[in-house]
Amino acid sequence: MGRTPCCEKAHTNKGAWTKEEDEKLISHIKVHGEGCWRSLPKAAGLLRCGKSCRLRWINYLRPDLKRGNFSGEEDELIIKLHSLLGNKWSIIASRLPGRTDNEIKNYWNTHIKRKLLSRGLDPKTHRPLTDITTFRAEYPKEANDDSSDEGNSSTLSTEDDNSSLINLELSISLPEISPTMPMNSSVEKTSALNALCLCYNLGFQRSQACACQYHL
DNA sequence: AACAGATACAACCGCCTTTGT
DNA sequence: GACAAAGGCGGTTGTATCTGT
Repeated sequence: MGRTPCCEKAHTNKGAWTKEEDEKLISHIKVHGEGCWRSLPKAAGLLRCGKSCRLRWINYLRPDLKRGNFSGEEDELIIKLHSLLGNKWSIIASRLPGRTDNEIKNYWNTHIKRKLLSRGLDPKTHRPLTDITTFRAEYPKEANDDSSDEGNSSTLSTEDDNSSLINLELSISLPEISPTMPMNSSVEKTSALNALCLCYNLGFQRSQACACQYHL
């Protein structure tokens, strides 16, 4: 026995949503609220999977969505948050009102990745792309786009590139502070918390992004 | 005008987490 | 505590549109 599927696949529509389906979903949620996604399609008269309805509502139909181009500030905020959080799109989205995780994820993959590469930064680590071997392996397309030395691969030869010999792996360890360690002042306490918890740094409340014990 | 390749983004899939019993 | 159901998330895919030749 496995888990039951979220819907009867044989009797559900897939693919792009029609205007009629959108209208049914919107009017149903306006009257009944979001409630139970599993039972919503039937109640709303939709031949869709509950998950599909949820996604359509959250990513496209919600009235508080901003839509339109991302501003420069939003760009920079996404980059900053991604450098701290990685691919935690939902947490990043929670810091950008009117934007969805899916929207940010798509925007990242289509725009920001390229923007960082053009700045010579690795979109995964946000560190300078000094190791051309890694760069070529991870981003073959972008690496080949460099037409300035087309047909002259010797200039970028990795044979004599000593950087590959350097271990760039970084390890992170907690500072020598224990939550039970006595703190003499509130300043000491705050700086210790800053060092210990990234979520605290970002201004999240306990349980919003993490459940560590360090939040005041 | 026609075609191919690139790009953007909506939607799906599968897995993990949370919640209720 | 164990289990199932539902929700939520991130990765990936499909397809419409744009751009260059």
